[in-house]
Amino acid sequence: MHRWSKLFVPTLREVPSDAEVASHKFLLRAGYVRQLGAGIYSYLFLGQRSVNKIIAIVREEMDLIGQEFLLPALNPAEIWQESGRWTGMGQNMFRLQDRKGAWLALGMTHEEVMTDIARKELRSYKQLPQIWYQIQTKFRDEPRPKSGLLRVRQFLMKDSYSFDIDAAGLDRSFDLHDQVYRKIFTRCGLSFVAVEADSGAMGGSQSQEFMVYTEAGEDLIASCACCGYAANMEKAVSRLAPLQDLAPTGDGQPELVFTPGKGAIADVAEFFHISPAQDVKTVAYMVETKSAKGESVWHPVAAFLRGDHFVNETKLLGLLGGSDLRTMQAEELETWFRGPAGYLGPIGLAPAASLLDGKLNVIVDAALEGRTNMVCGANKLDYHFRNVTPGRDFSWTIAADIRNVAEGEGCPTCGAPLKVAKAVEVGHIFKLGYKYTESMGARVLDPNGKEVTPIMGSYGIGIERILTAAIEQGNDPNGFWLPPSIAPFDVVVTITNVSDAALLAAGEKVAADLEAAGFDVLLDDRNERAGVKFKDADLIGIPYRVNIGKKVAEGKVELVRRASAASEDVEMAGIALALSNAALPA
RNA sequence: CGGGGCGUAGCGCAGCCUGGUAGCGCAUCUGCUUUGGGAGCAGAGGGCCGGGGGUUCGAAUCCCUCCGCCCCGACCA
Repeated sequence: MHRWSKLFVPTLREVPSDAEVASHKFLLRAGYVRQLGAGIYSYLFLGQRSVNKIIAIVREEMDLIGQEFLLPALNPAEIWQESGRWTGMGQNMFRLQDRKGAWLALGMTHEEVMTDIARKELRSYKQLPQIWYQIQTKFRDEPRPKSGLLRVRQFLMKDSYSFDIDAAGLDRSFDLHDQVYRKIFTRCGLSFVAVEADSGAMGGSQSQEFMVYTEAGEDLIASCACCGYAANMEKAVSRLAPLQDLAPTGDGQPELVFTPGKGAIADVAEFFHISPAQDVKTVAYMVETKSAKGESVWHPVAAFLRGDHFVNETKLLGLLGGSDLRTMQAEELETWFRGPAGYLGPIGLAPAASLLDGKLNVIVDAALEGRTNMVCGANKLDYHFRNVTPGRDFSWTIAADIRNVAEGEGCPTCGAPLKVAKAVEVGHIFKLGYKYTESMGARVLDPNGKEVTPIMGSYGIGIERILTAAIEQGNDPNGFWLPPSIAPFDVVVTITNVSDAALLAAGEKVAADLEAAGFDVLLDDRNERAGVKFKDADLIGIPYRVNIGKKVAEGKVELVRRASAASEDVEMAGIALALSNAALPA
């Protein structure tokens, strides 16, 4: 039992001015955390208790499928150079030099360290599969730490890594993690959704994120309430409603039309009395790729899509294998289009025969295929073409899905309207493949005595994000409530007036009974007015409260649920049973 | 890295434009009263006004510069 009068729980009445999102405000106000620098936080008593409960759940579940390691945060540059990520990770990795001038990095993830162990120790297929995990601090020099505790520079992560003899084994390891993650997030009381995701800079194939819906999230998720389809916007696809193409005019061939000052999609649509969907949008990029030596090369890219659609730059980069992109400058537009922004179009371009062969990469969004009689820019100031039919009037290097899915479009599996909402990522599992084992030279002998490269998977959980996501899911203007499984205490016993000896004694008794029944109990024995204690109790996230008040004279106390504010009077002697009945099984 | 904002007591802020030696609310400490939704009265403590430089008789205030933090964007296993 912890007595509040002896604890350091610095609650704040006023909202710190730096805090924007709910979880940030309340973590500060409830005395869970304090900020040390941008994206750097200290966890105080309550915060640390909650984090410890989360870790305990994660550890308990992970131990069913893997083995916990403790790995160094300080990594010699060499292993990162071997994997190619010393340069590949760019500025996001904290780097430092030791007294001899040797370069080191603070680990932002541990593929390299795990693979180093694997290559030195694993010799035979008989040793596989292996699942190794760690729960440790990771460092990332984020371009912009933000949203309070949601994007920080130092954070706790559970990371696991699987080594298998073949792809079928990797499938099993991946599925094991999928199942365990669902149990972990469920036990932590989160309402989450598993989505298809882009595998990003980590490399690899199948990738799945575990997302919690919240307005504070940085990711957009497209989901279908009907069949359960859900995907990150970077990966989401949709079915489009059939469109009526325009009827051709004149001889049906592209016709140059004077469109003075109509450089924007909306203006063009209005000018021709068409919907933006009948227009071809042109977006011109310079896309960077990196050579093996880390040198960057920039490639011109012309992307065409429906006027009412938007480019998804992640999809575009993935298609080209690019590392970065920016839109073209005016001089570059002149070079590749011979036309100005606002009037760019696909007709007359010389598309590269294959991607990145030095010529203009012309990429057409899949939604343009099969369309006829569209409108597009003429690569000439104040002129557009009409009667433009993709394939007949212009060609391309490649057609692919490069657009953003929009709310209301059809689910790709069942056709029902998709919903698009913000979410925060709490976990990510994906199949790495051979990227690290190959580059770092991990080899084992297979049953035939042949040397083979093990295949890897990588699986992360953001420990503190579970806490922040839970707060985002359960808060009101007075504070928040955590699921009992991850709350710092199950229940706070509030003695409304400690100068009343009878109430004080009753509070001690109730707290002792609850503790004996296995609950984590916080006894609010502070010499404060009842109102102050109620406000604090509502603020700090504890799911249940027992009020020790006037009804003690009748042998009764009051049990209050934080989330609903519902309260009931219960016999003092039966409080432990009453709370057991109220609390959901952990 | 681009754009914007902020930095004055533990927290929230005013003062700055128009220079004259720092103030309000909450919190803290002491005493008395109070005790079911952030109490009342009386008293007290607490500030290199983010750092450095400059202008001036005089700088929180004007100028230069550096640092830090927040927001938008870029970015982001």
